[in-house]
Amino acid sequence: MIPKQTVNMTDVAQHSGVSIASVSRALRGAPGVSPTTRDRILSAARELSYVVSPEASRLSGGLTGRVGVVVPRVDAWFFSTILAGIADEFDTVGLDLVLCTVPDSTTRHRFFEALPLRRKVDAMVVCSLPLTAREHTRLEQVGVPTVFVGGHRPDDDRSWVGIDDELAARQAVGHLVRIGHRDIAMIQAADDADIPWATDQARIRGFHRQIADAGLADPTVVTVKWSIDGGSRGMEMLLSRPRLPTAVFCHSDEIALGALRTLRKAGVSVPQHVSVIGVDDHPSADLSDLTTVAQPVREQGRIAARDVLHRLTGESSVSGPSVTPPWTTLPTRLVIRGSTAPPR
Amino acid sequence: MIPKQTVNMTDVAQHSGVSIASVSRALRGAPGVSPTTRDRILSAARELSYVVSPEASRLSGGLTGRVGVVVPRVDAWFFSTILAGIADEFDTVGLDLVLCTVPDSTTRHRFFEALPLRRKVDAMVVCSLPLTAREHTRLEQVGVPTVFVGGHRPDDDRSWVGIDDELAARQAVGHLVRIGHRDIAMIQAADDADIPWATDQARIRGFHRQIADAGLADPTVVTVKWSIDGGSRGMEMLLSRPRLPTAVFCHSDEIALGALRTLRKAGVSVPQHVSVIGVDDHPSADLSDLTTVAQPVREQGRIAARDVLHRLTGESSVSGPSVTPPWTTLPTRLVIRGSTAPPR
DNA sequence: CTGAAAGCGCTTACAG
DNA sequence: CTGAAAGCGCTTACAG
Repeated sequence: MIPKQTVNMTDVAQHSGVSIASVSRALRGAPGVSPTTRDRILSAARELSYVVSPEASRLSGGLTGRVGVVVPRVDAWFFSTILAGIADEFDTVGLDLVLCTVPDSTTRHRFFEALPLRRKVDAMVVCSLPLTAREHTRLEQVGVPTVFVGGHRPDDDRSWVGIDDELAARQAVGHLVRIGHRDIAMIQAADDADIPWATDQARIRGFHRQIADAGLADPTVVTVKWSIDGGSRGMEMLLSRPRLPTAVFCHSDEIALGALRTLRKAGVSVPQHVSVIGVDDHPSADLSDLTTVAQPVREQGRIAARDVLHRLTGESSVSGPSVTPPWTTLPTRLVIRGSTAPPR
Repeated sequence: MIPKQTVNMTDVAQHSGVSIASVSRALRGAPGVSPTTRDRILSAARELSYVVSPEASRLSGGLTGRVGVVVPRVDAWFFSTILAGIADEFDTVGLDLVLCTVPDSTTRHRFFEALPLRRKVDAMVVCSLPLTAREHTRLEQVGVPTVFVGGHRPDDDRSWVGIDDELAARQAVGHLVRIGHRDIAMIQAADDADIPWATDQARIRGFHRQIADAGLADPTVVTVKWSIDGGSRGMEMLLSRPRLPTAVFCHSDEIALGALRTLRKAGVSVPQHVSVIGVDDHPSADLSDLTTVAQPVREQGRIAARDVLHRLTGESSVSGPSVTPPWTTLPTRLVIRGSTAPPR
């Protein structure tokens, strides 16, 4: 019942009395095999539990059946959820997901210079990373279709899926303004290495624009490192100032959760003394009763994966840019919970 | 400066004026190459940004440089943190991580019957999954070393790293007993398909044993699905009973967080009316001021990865079982926060 | 230490 | 429709 360790195409060919060329054609559904022969081959393959060797297939011009996914890190809700979305789609078609994490600038540099994915994957998905021109060039040298998720949207016809981060920030700040706040601060988050991530820039831009649109001036902004602890620190900075703003817009929910922790420890009640709002709709936002602007994360992963499949199996690329840019911008949505209320 | 699309071993050989055999040896660090020649080859390879074709390497008997990691899902803190730990180690040695998610029994069945990792990886890491004898057999047929993380510890000489889940439960319940609780309930979590996961069984066993050791009898246990919502539901079930216990031991922090949410909505104060304790030290536990028993998760991933490296590069397997079983049991640690207090 | 050659398991023109 | 054969890019005995 259990097949021997190594069944190859030759075995299948012998069992069905044809050449391996025909087996190869039949198994891939290629034309040039009579229905009878095809059936015979297919059942022989099934009987032997035959699995094509991806190595050999790839080596002779076929595909690897693997897609590289590049993320800054896995142990963060956003990225693991994107990954889950990608995995959802890949599982159904049998594509293998090769995970690449590039947590810091050293790793990132090494990654782009060594191009470890080269010849190893049929396509790539790159999440959120801010890329230099050089890095983009290197990426192109991998020579496979690439889909981007979040972060900076390419200007050319490369695929991208994400949200409008500036709009998300505006939605959050707009809500604070609408319920009466006039003194709104922001806790902004930044990369350790001061690399300008598109998301960060868009969110603070949205903050300033919405503040300006509301006729407010000179808002306080404190900048901290990404992470819950960064958020805590940010709120400590705000608390150390002469006057606490009536509302705080946080770069993201993780920042906001850290901010809430500091407030709880300091005995400042939310939303009575200060309103707090984030962005993302992290699972903990619900637990902490945090008002936020939700973005569909898993769906971004799914769409990116489908885009990859499309590029892999879809129509061959015609020269010239496509009629519509291959960008998908998913909607964000204000989720009002208990951490925001009109100022007293 | 920028290398052409396809640099192969022949190119490197030409650039360094040797045969591809020597290149192959030099690049793999195999013996039989003079230091001078090796250096020349290495710098030529670097200059050309050469990357070995894993396909060709594997096809001719070498390794793929890939390790399969099997997890139930990625979008859960525990598994994404394990993954991060594995990635930490793999990154430093250039191993590729092929991610396989088997969220439900259908996927799991398909995974073990199709053995999609076969001929694709040099080793495997399997996280937490409860495996049937059949599944273990199938896993062996992949024919590569396999390391297990969490869940059931194999009885033979296969590698395993994890914690003592029964002890963790005992630590949690022991704390409740120590501060004076006599009426302790448990919210237990279970698989959708009622598959007995080793972790779940060990935790409830630890609960019952610790309760018995304390001379208490007949504790209330409610069983819910894994997830924060399951935890909420579990606490609703406890609240609907005639009398609320003075303390609740939750299968894990996610269950506990859901339970806390229900209590907050119901207006039951913690720890004044009821104490709550979990297991894991999920990042949100700190945010929610939840007492818990911490386990080192990322470290489990790191150890599993190092174990894989060891099996891949280390001493060849001598016949017969090794002297000490290749098991690593990491310590767990009680973390007291604000969700537990003596009963009133 | 070094190289020529066989072979890994496929795919794909190229002939029949 | 079918098969013989070349070739993908490596590794590994086997000779020098």
